[in-house]
Amino acid sequence: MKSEQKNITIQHVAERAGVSKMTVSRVLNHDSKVSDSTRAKVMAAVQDLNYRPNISARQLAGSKSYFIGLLYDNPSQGYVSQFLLGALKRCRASGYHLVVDECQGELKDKVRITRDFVNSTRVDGVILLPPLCDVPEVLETLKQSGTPFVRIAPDVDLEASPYVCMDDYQAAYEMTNEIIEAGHRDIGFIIGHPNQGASRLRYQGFLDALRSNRINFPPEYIEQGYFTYKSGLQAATKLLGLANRPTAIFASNDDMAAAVTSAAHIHGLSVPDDVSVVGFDDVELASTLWPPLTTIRQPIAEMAEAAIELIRSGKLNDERSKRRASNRHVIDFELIRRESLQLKT
Amino acid sequence: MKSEQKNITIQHVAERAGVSKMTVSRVLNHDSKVSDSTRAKVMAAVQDLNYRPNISARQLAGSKSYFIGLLYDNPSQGYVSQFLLGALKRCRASGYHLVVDECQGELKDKVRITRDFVNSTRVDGVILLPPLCDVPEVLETLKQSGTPFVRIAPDVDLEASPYVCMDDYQAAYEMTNEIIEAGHRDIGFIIGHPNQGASRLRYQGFLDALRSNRINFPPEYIEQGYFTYKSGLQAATKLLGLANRPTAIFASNDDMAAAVTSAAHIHGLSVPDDVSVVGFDDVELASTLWPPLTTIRQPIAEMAEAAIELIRSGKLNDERSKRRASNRHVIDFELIRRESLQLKT
DNA sequence: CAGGTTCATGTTATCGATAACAGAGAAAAC
DNA sequence: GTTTTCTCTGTTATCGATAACATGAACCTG
Repeated sequence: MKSEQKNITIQHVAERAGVSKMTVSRVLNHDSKVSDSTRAKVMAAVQDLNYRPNISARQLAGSKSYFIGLLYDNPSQGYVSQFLLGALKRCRASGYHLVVDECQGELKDKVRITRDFVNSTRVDGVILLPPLCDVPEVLETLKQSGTPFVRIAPDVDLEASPYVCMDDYQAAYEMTNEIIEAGHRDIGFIIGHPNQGASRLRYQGFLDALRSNRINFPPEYIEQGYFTYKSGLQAATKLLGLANRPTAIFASNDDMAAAVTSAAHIHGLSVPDDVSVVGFDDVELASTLWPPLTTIRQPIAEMAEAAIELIRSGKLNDERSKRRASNRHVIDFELIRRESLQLKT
Repeated sequence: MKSEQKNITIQHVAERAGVSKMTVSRVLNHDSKVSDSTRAKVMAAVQDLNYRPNISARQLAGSKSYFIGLLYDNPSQGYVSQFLLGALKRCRASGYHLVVDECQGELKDKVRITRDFVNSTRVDGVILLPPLCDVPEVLETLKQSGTPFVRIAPDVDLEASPYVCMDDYQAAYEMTNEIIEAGHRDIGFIIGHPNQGASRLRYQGFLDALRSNRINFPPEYIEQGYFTYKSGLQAATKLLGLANRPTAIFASNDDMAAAVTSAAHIHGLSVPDDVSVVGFDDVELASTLWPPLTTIRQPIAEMAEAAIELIRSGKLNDERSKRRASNRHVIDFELIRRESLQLKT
């Protein structure tokens, strides 16, 4: 019904190469020792027939499914896209495919969706994006199912599974140094959402950079935000309304930094001439706005690649290497220099 | 290795219900006539054992794979996320799963990735997002493979497959009317990328709305853009620099509308007090910026649902219903009223 | 009431791969 | 020179479901 040409199976390849199906299977799996000459014959036959193994048959017969699951609830829109970019690149290179699902809703919905997902797809492993990766019940469900999983930038319960992340503390530290090196001494800071660990780390990095440069600052230079544009607008309005207003403002994410830029316009201030602004994350908005934001690029695609590689390598199944290796895999960030931060004249 | 508990198969369900495997299979597939009493027994057994059919076995034995493919090259970041939202919702409701891949690169890479994708995943159908859905070679590859496919907002070769879209012309027409009803008579327009059909349709909708309201306008009110922020900035600078500058500007997408807002600030003009701005698409940016943009919401999630439904229903396989039904499925847009458009005083 | 229909269910073969074991031949060991 | 070992390849059973066909009971129908 579905396909015009008959599917080419491992049997056809075997006949053409003049060997048994099993030998073909071995070649395809880079498996044990096959002589170079037969390997060449088989590869030639595979090429000639343009053979692709049937994933379902593989999955049914073997232990691997060649599918990796990606689960998320509600990260920002760009996050998923960028993650897919890196993940798919690595999947394609290794014959895997990505099955995606989304766990919105109540806690019990998340658990149910997660359980049904692993039960019905039988993926080799699951990747959890934030903030889903911090829901203990979901982690527990996955553990019970026996499916290995990797978390991206988790916040809590770091022992629960391997995870991939970036160093928020160090990034904030370096960004603060960058601002200081541009000549600024009066630097405002907008903290992120108090429930997210990244907020603490970024704040701490900022504080420590100031301290190590022996810069003191009045308490009114610190404002609490919630990672939203709106909260950034309120915080920025306070900061820019100060008699001794800061000459640079470091917002804990780009949305709030964009809000700072808008607030500056409303106050009749120019960015970056009157006030410098920097953000964090390097979302699409950061390079779209004028002036484009100096910010920290989160290596989302690279984290994705690392996560795929962890699952693919099978290290998560193996108790021995599980204990040997560290759970933590840190990927380098990048400080992106754009026009929103300027040398203080 | 992977799973602690032995997998429960259709055999276990059959034994527990005291029937044959085949009967269980029939119940699961809402298939032919099974007596209500046995159906109840089977369903009870399924519940008790928390049984989920093994997708690979189903796929291998049967004609359906319960996987649907999603292919794209480079739509905007938000597009993919929003599409996934709708698609996954519908998939979950019907026991399907979504396998995602991305076709970046040269033409021959796109073709190769597409071919490998359908060969190795054996999905029941493929959804193509723009602009990938307008690559004739990819369409040809899919046709040859015999895999049914649906396109989202295609631009060319509309006979090639069923597709889901919105009415760009009508949306632009209504938006223009909205501007006129707000009292504006001097309306600037920024055209989108000349290679994309949506640009023509939106432009034509704008023109026809003006004509039907008997409004004339000087040629310098029309500027060519390319759907990018940068091109919007240039176009807006020209429009706002005119001696008889328009009191409202309709940009063919939100990125360019955002640029118009920035350009207005640079010219010392306030939005919407001095100049109204409207966009198209309702991307994330549109509600993040200040003032938030009046725009047209593209029903991306709804188009996704419709596309899944087309594949799931199997209408694409069946030659008879293929000929009977129209290829075109239009989903309603929505005009989103926000602060960037104001009554002309 | 014999013979055909229909309905509900069971039986057997099959999808396309891998696992586990078996075996043949060459190289190494005694 | 025989046994052992190792390398390579083939055979058979199996994964968990559905397709296609077979069967037996109930139900008409003339």
